[in-house]
Amino acid sequence: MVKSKFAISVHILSLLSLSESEWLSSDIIAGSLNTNPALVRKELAALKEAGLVEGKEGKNGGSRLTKSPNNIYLSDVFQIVKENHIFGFSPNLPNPDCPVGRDINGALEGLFDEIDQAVFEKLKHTTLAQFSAQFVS
Amino acid sequence: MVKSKFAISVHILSLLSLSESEWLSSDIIAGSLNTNPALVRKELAALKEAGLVEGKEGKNGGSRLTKSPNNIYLSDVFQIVKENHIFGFSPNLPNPDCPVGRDINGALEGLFDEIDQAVFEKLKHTTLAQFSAQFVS
DNA sequence: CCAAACTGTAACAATTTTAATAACAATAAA
DNA sequence: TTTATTGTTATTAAAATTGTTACAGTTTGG
Repeated sequence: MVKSKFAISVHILSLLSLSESEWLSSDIIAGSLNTNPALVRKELAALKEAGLVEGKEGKNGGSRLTKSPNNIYLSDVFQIVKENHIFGFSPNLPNPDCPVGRDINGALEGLFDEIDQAVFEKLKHTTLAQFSAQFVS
Repeated sequence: MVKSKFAISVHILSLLSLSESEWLSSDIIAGSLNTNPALVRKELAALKEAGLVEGKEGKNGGSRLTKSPNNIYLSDVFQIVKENHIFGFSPNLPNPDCPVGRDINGALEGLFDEIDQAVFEKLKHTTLAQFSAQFVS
């Protein structure tokens, strides 16, 4: 996973969650994240592909949630931004003539699956609504 | 955390675990990892600082475990290689004039602590001895 | 005592990954 | 029919990671 994608996606979703059915432009979102609108649109593309967000083109267009933040779990976000295991393998192929080198990646694969699963379960306990409630004073 | 450090450290520790009180040179270890001895020594430095491994300089020197692999947990390794949260923050400082931007990093900090903790607990269930037992045929 | 085999460490180069920027066709609203 | 906006691609810039080289210091064995 690209480490900061989770943070960026949760930030975007929190804004959408609090804007209640209004179309938010990538420009406004980028202003809150202090980054570039094109980058925001790239992140939004993943959220749209996963069906959490819908977009509207043209003037006064933007993005909004497709469902209640009560029905969106942070584990959903994790699943969307997760491309690989949380932990990474060594960049080089280990030596196949060594008993450890031969099997280490297989052994790690199993362990990494369990770690990913533990994180998933943890995030399953929090909804987007619960998370974004922290931002209303 | 630098993603692959965990994998590399576990690989090194598995080799040390199986070599039973023999001094293993960084050259041998690098051969199994298929990487550079200096890089291995850098990883070893962290494991030594943490007290899991001891080094012997000079001819016929090398590294070995300071205690039984039955008393080393994968969570120990995690703690050593973990420099930051598993998940990262957005690279830019969010906009402090936005309710979400103002508090998002604080909110994520709490969440990220919980995630790290969940991974730690998971890894606490496995010893180095259990893990490296997979490599003896 | 000397040569050889190591560690430990620092500095630097190369590579890879990530983020930022720019550009533009397509679309919809006013 | 002008303006604001998405969606998308390409490109550049920046940052992070990994690899390499070098060498002083240490220990062993002849």
